Amino acid sequence: MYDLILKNIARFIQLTPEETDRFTSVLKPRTLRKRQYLVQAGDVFRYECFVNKGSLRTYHVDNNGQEHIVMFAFEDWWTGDMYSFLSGQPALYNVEALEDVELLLIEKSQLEQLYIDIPKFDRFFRVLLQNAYISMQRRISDNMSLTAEERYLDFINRYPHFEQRLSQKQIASYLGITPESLSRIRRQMAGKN
Amino acid sequence: MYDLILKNIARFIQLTPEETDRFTSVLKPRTLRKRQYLVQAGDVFRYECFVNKGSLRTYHVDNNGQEHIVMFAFEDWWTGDMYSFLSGQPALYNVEALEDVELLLIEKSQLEQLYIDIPKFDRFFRVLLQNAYISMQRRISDNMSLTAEERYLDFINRYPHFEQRLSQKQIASYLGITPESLSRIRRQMAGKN
DNA sequence: CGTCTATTTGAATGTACTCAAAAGCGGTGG
DNA sequence: CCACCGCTTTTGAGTACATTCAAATAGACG
Repeated sequence: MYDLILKNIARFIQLTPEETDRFTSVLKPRTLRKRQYLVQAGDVFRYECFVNKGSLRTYHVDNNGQEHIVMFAFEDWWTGDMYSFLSGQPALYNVEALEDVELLLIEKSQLEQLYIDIPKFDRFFRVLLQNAYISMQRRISDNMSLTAEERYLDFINRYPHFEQRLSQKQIASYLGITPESLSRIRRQMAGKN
Repeated sequence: MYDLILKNIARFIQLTPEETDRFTSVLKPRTLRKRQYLVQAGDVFRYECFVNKGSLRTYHVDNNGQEHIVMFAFEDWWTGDMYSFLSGQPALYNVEALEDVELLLIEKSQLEQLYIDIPKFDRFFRVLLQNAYISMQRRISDNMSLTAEERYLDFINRYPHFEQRLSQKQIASYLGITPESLSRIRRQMAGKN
């Protein structure tokens, strides 16, 4: 049950056996069925979540009722609502299971105590966030620099295995276009081959 | 010279006088004149940079030669090229002074030693990055959810003091639109009052 | 099987873009 | 100090890419 998360952490820090026990003791397993919500915008959500199995989407609903996917989370990724976690304010985003999901949750006050007891976890999350920062910066510049078709090509090249597990509607929403537009882009691309 | 950066750090961690000395000893002051580059895409850049005075823009040049501003940095903000800093690979972005600038730089190997000697700095940058994460997520969803006019309104409401220091061309580039479009949006808005 | 959702396709629309040119503004050097 | 040069901003005309709305088809799930 803890294999994947311990490997995830071992990428950046080494834990002693005692520290490993201490860490796993704060993890709360949780499962969600497809289409269940981990977070609904407006709720306070005080957990950081590691995805052990399955996939989720984090999305925002705009003033016109349109949904926009801000991020996906698959096995071996972390998710949640950072704003609500940090501020204690209502969450900005919805996080919904796209498949049946197994999660490991860390509650805020327990994570804060963990940071105090084992400062290596400050380091771990620092490094994790540095990598997230790079990805998000890239997402921002890609959204400004690339056409819809280029963004789609980039997506399927970078995440070929995930693409298969997502509907076109979800991918379109992540790319910032309508499902109709993505369908047309795919038709065009098929014609080119 | 170190007042602003020490206050910046004191937002999240407390340093002893010795730790403060240790920290300031790794800071390298650097000044740039308006239009000088801190980083050029393609260079390796191994510094994290605190802006003591002035402003900079981080931008990306796309395949058509168009520039897109990924972030601004003003007094009391941090900047650099996280990708190059972390990976040692050539920088993805250009960072250019928009005004005369005073910076405090921390070299990578010195920061790594600082993390080891004073783990509180792991914590400091973790918290800093959490806040950056929230901002960037918001930027991504705003870019997908809002019209150009709404993004402009949001920008001038959130950064009214910075707006005055930026040309419309820079703001347009940050908002992901052309200067012509921003000019038209402003004309429209003026008509509404 | 039947229902609900996703995908495709078409037609009309719209928002922002490109290209072009004029006007405005700021900085620099004579 | 003024004149000039270059860059920014404005404005117009035409265009392109993606959208909306609508409807048909395909596919998934109970």
